[in-house]
Amino acid sequence: MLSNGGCPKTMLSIKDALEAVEGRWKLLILFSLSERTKRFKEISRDLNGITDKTLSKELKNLEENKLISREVFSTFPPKVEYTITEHGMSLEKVLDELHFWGLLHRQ
Amino acid sequence: MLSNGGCPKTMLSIKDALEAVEGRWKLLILFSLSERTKRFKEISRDLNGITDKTLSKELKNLEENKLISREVFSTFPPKVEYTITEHGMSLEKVLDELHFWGLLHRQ
DNA sequence: GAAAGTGCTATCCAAAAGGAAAGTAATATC
DNA sequence: GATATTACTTTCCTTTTGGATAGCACTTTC
Repeated sequence: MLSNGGCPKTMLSIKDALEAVEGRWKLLILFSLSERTKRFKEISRDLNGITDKTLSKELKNLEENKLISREVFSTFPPKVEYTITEHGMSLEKVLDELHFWGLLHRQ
Repeated sequence: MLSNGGCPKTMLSIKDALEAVEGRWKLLILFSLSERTKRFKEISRDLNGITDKTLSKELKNLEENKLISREVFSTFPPKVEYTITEHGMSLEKVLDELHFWGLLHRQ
């Protein structure tokens, strides 16, 4: 049984969480960054299929929500590193559960 | 540390899971149904803000993915009951984690 | 001196999502 | 006989999403 099934307050919490994480890329980006700090192109390669434009937008959004941080190095070619924050890491269990469920669901 | 951070296979599992659950309504519908079997209008009231059209489409999609089941009673006014399946219930932990994280995230 | 590499941004366009509002069918209620 | 109820579907229209492509800035490599 789900805890608090249908409870309006719990519903709001879930709604909040979903907003910070919605779309098919954000959680995957966080998952990629959970391995280690990465650069733009590395993430792009990990995700396989995302366009530069979309990745750029998603990263901005994640940064605004403090789920990742961004560090710019003034070199050429440009170098920008993205790191998952503690707050981002706190989504660990959501990702884990999603992973397990994804394995199950395929069958 | 997230389990298997960045691992491509895990990434695919998560991608699969996300597809079955994407959009801002599906998880909330499942959460509502986790309380008990409900009729169309009951779910609609629980979700607060969803239109009939969207709810109808989401329910169809959830049924196709075997996350809920649908029972029609040939009465008037029409009565249709939706029940979460075991497979749907297996998302319990995802919802729970999302709930806890949602509470945390608001601050 | 052409090409490759990096992290974007901008433009254009197609597809999808989603809201608002009305319609339907049969019964029961006032 | 008008009205309400239920679970949709349909139409119309706006917003959002996202793909494809090109460009830029500067250095290094061939």
